[in-house]
Amino acid sequence: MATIKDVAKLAGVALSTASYALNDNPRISEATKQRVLDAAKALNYQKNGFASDLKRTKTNTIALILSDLSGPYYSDLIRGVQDVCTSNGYDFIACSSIGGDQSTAIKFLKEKRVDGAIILAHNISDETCISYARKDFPLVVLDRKLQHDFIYHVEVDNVHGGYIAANHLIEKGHKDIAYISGPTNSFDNKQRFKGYQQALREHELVHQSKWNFVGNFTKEGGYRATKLLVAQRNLPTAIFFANDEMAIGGVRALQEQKYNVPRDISIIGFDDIELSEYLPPGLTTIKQPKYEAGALSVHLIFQVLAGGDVDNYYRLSTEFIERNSVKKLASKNE
Amino acid sequence: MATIKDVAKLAGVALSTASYALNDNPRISEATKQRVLDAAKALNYQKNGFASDLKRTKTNTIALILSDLSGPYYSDLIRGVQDVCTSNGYDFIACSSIGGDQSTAIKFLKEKRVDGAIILAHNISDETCISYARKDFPLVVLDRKLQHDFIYHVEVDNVHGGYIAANHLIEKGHKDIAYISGPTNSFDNKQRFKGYQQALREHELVHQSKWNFVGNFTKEGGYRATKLLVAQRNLPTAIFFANDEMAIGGVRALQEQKYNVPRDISIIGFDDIELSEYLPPGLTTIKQPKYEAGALSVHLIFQVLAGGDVDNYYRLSTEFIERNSVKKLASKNE
DNA sequence: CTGTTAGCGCATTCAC
DNA sequence: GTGAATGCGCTAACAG
Repeated sequence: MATIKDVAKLAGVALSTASYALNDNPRISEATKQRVLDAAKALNYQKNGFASDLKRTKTNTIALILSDLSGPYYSDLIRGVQDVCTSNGYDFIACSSIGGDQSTAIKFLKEKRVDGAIILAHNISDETCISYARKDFPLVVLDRKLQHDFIYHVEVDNVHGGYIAANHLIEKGHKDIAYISGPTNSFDNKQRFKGYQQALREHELVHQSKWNFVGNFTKEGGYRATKLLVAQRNLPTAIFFANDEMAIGGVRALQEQKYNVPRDISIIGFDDIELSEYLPPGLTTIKQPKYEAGALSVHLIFQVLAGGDVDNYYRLSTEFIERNSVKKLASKNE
Repeated sequence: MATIKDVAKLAGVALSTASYALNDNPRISEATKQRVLDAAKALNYQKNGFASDLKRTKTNTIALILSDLSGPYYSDLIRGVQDVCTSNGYDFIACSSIGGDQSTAIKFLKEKRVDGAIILAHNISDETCISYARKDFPLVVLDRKLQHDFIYHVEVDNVHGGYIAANHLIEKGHKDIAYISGPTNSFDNKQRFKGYQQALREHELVHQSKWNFVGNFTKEGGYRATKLLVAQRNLPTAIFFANDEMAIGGVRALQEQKYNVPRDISIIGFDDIELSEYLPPGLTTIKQPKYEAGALSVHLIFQVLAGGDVDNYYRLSTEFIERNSVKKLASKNE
């Protein structure tokens, strides 16, 4: 592997001249620059990124840390992050936090291999986040609330989203509404549940614990939870799945028992993943501004890096997406 | 940010002693090692990854380069790569190649910021791959065929997969089989189509071009292609979607026209993405060994890096997954 | 405009 | 065991 030294030698210039030429510094004449470039090409020279980063003590890249790189949910988030990074000339990498505090993701955090990071990974502890955030290393968290000067929060209004969802069901005449929840320790899940309860309370409905199952935010979990729900007979008229993935599993369970959605039972989801539109009969859901969340997060990092004074806390609003999975109940016996 | 120098000073030892202690070199006594470790903790010392990599001229990380980080298809592949990396003490990052040859992914390749890479990204040119592969920088490609000593190939047997799919349909009595294709320049798509044609030929069936639509491997594309197919009346009895994502869109299009799968029309997909099981009525499909492909890829990289002599070419076989989207045609008028 | 030089932070000889 | 010294490849100040 050729180094800049070789290039300089071949071009017959000083090492620094080669460096300047390669970095497009105006102090170098066109002629010599060209000579250096030619030499570089001839030697198939590629700069060593580490050496360069080491010297400049900045990496020009942002990391997005996800607990699982492959969830459908992340698609838009990634795009948002990526777009803003790219348009600011920054690079972007995604790291999985599988392995928790031992993972590659953490290595990147603690060894400062990136200039800033966005975290949406339940298996990374709060302490870890707190211990690595610094002035020149801002962190944006999407899934928790932390007290730290250089940790920034971007969250979507999950409480309100949960409220809208439950409220919609109620307005359609539903009174018996089950809640299939995400992991009980999930911040997002708690918020959605809070909104759900609030809507119920406002309509003087009570949440029955027999209609509360944990589905862990996965298809499989949603499937199992729904099966349990069905098994205990005495079905509710509607189910609120705390995310769309669980709703997908739920629809399958329902279908296996020959229940038709929405004829026999109404369902509503949360997230509006790409697939919800395609899930028969079209899943009514609450849309999260995922792209915006990603874009805003990077934006904040850049501002902090640029020395700007930025707020630590942002909340994005959700949007109601009506499709065909909720039926209006005819008789509202009030 | 504390450096190793600070740690040495606080511990009252030489810089090298601190380095040895931190790296667990046996020449250091337990006592001094402990002192160094304490100092490091006290200063919240974290080594600078770049400096370390620079010195050791290896990064201990493997990159997976994907054209889109978020497809459902990639989930298993990522797990495969990740598992093998982790169990070999390597780190792993995923890069998107959005931006093609200007992307972050390419930066990592050319600046040698990783020790090896796995590529599944149609928007990276063959030339790029060829120009960066070297003995100490092996590349594994999953989506093309290249002639280079240090480029390794892992492919799944798409031809056979296509053959199995079409054959299954034929055995169930279908003779009029549409093919919804991926991007026409896709290597995988071509292979699948070849298998499909082969099965048809063996049964003396002819592929009718009016039943061939391009769906570009996306849900949306599958939806549109299927709509076109339906619009031209005179429906085939079965559709072979060149991947599951398109089948998802297809089911939606069919459903909108009140066609029931499989009662009115049979469909079969390709890939066996996680969702296929959940897509009513359960999508019959061809499973790709994605996890295995990822695992094998990393494995190869490690072998090359270790100086082993490895073959350049591997082919993994596909598996037929029967669910409920194909109906047996009663009358086989032969 | 060009060349010399001093590190970036760390790992690693090689004497002691 | 320890510590001084060297250099990984590059950038950027500084002096010419």
